Amino acid sequence: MATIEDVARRAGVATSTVSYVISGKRAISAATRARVEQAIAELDYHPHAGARALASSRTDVLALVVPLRLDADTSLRGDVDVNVIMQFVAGVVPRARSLGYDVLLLTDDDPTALARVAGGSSADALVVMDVETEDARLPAIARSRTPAILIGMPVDPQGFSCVDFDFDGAGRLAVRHLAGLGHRRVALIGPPQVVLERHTSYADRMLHGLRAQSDASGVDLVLTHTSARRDAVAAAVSRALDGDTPATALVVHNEAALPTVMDLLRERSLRVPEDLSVLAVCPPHIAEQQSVVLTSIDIPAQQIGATAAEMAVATLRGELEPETRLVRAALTDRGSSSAPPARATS
Amino acid sequence: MATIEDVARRAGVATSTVSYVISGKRAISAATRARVEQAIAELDYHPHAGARALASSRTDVLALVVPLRLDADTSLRGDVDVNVIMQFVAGVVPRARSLGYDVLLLTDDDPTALARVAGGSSADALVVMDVETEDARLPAIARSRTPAILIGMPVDPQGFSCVDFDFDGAGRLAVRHLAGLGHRRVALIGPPQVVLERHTSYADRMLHGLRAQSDASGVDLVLTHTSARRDAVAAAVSRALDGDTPATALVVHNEAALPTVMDLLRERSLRVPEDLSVLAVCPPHIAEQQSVVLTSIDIPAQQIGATAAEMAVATLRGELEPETRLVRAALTDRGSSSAPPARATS
DNA sequence: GCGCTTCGACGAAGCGCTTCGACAATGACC
DNA sequence: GGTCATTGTCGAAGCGCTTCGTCGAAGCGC
Repeated sequence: MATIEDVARRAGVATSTVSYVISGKRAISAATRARVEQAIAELDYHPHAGARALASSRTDVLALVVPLRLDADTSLRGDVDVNVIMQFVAGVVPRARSLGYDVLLLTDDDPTALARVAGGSSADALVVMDVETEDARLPAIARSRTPAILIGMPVDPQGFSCVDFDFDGAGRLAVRHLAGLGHRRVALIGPPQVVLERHTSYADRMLHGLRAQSDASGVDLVLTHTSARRDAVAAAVSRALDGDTPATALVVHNEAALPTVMDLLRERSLRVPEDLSVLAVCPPHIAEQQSVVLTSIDIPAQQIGATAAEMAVATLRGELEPETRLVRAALTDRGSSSAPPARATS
Repeated sequence: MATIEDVARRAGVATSTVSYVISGKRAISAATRARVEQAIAELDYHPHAGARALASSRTDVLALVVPLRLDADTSLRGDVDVNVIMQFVAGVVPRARSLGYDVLLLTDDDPTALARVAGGSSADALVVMDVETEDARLPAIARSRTPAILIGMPVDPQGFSCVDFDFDGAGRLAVRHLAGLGHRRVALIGPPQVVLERHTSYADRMLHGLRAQSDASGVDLVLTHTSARRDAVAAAVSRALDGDTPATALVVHNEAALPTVMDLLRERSLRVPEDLSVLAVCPPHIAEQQSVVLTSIDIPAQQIGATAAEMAVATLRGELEPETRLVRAALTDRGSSSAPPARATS
């Protein structure tokens, strides 16, 4: 591999000049710059990342910590959807690239990784996915003095910037949308209890939004939680629909259970949206793939990822004070919600 | 951050001694080792990755190139399932870690990435996903003289090792399984035409396996290909089931279309497996999430990933000559296949 | 034409680590 | 008791780059 010295020799300049041509940190005459650039091209020169990191104490690398804990049966953990993770990664990587950073992928099942990467200056900053309300990793990260962006909303962000989905806004939006169509009784088919326990924050915020808007709009709210198991889903659906005053709209915030919900509705001969409105909170491709294409509120994972990458770089550039950003909820109407059936409007 | 010199001073030894304690490349007395290790612990010392890379010309990093080309509408490309990519990543990362390597994540939508990483010695080896039959990236990789493991089977591997799923074996296994149950007419609901064009190799190999075993077992084969669009899926299903001699079993090698296939079967009031056997080629969680839990042949993406990581490291250690490994197909019986209905057995 | 600033390029000192050769100290052997 | 390996440690030379201080040359005003 060609070194900066080869380039300098070929261009007839000092190595420092080559360095300045590349970094643009000092003025270089047009003629010299041209010669150097030509030499770089001719030699197909690429600066040695390690040497650069050593000399400049910057790596131009972002470390991304994703939840990849594997279950015994080799399938991924159920409560964090892999699609969402991937969307998220797909948001971080290209944005980081466009800002001049590569991405080092770490999994949170490796407790040594953070220390190694932060302590060993393998990355300039961390982006940590899936940060829990009380996250055990934060103190160690804080100690490493490495800038970090957290995805999620810990109780104590310890001075880090955070990005997250505006679950509160999503809850409000869902109810506002349905109330606007005339619904007066809405049921939530929520995420399983495990998720609730690990992510108090996001489930809480969603509930808070749902409740607040329900109160404001005069809507009755039925709350259910379920795993993806058919019997559990059936029980939740039953709670929603089999009471004296059945819900006229379902808000499904549980991707895994979604196909089963749709299945059960068909078994009950309920047409969507004529007999029952359904609103999903999930990625768009999931909403589109159901037996009835669903109106949904997206979790804009990709945008959150991109935002996190941006914030990380801004922080490194000293352009950003720690702050928390919530990415807004947006509803895509795909026709699975409409006015409630006449007999239920009363 | 503490440096190796701080450690050396504290332990009362030379920096080289510290280095040898860490690398184990020379004999060190137990007493000295203990002192050094204590100093390392006390100072929470982590070697500087860049300095190490510079001095040793090794980074202990694997670069992983994943297909993340984004569609205009921000959803991921349809023909490579994100779940499979993620499974794959989930195979590579932990295995790489356990072998002492971190993973740098590159996307194949960034044409400069490979040159930058390979040329700039940011990684010791590449693992390239989704390599096509005629892959335009290979010459550049070969030129960079960076060891690489390819996922896929290019016509000309250019001296690189390859790993891939044994699609031929999967095809044979599918037909053998169904033929063993008594089926004499089997239909394939295959991947969309686009995929076929990009991945001649894998579709071909699957077809080859299906055909070979069909011939051997005396089974009639109906081949269809479809996108996930409902009308297209309906057409494919119709081709399979509406002829004079309808197929008694479906092999579905098209995850996106799977829910729709199941839906159509229900519309036709076909019970699975009593009236029709269904065998899916897809990740297990997909098979389990259908309206009828499906017998399936897994694409063991995670295992392929782990294998790729292993091969990469083995190659770096000089323990592996270029070779192609096929990861075997395995069938998980979940009860969606059985003997064909009596009237069709004749 | 003199001193002044400004511009562009240079040289050298590290950044923190690995690795090689050198070399005491120790023990084995005759 | 002298020779010869062996073992354990040290010192120093880089690895390829950035960056700071320096300095000649050119341009300016007077």
